[in-house]
Amino acid sequence: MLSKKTKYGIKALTFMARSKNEQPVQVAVISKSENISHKFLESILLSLRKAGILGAKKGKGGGYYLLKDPKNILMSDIIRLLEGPIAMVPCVSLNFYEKCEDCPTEEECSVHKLMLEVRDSTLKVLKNKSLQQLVDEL
Amino acid sequence: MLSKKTKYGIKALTFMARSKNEQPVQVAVISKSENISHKFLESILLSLRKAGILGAKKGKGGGYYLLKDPKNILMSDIIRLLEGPIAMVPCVSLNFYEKCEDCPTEEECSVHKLMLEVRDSTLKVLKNKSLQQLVDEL
DNA sequence: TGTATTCCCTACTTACCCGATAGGGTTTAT
DNA sequence: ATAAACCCTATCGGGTAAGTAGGGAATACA
Repeated sequence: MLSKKTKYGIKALTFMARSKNEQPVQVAVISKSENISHKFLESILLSLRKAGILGAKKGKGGGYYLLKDPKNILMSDIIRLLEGPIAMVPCVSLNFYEKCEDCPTEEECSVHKLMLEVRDSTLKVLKNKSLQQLVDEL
Repeated sequence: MLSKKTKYGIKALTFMARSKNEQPVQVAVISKSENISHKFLESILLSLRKAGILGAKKGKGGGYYLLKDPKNILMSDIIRLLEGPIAMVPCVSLNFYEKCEDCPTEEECSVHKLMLEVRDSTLKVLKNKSLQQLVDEL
């Protein structure tokens, strides 16, 4: 299940990509438009900034803005950042790998093989989907 | 993230499908072989029985057994049963649909569209994967 | 008929984490 | 100076996953 954090994050990014003013967008503006708790959204955008996706400007007229072209912001990266692993099981995760405690070897595990396929198919979708595409499809 | 419940359930089913003796398999046997808490596994197999996937026989020599041909047991069904929705967001779930509180309309939501694609690709894998296939691939 | 075996059922516990809130601090434009 | 905006840390309530506990009910077999 996708967390609200990730969901809100993507919605906020979409919002920012749409308002092509090159002007910073305030948290309050997004929060109202998208029905997201102001403080919660603030913490999400903050982590996107720390990750280098967003830039921020303080003071009056400040706000957040995209640091990269929406074409180059991939959903796989955003989700990994906000949600964590894309894989449904740590033992098939590319970026957050962890060995299972119960399985002696991964080759003998039916779940492992199954989840490997699921991960690949999910990744195929997310890697080929940029923020720009999300905007275009609206 | 896949719950242990689902993971254990699939592993147990795989175990049963492999031991083609047509004999009931005791919880204790699976639990030891697969390193799963006995009591926890018990509750999982119980729910698989209530769902009509497994049959059970009490008393000495009893245990659980598959009620259907492994070829006809689809992973999509098992996961829905043990895990719940396959979709990452309730608003794109086929079997567990729920409207989002924040979105006025789903057509305007970028997350909705994205997760629709993810769901479809995941479902494609899971619907085309039977328990028998899991066994064959080991 | 008695006993061991095995599944059946309910309740509880523990730990963790999501989502949100609180309360300021810091920087900037005017 | 002042108001606007982001920055940062701490905290909290509620829900849920994972496992534990304890016994009940049916069955095989001697």
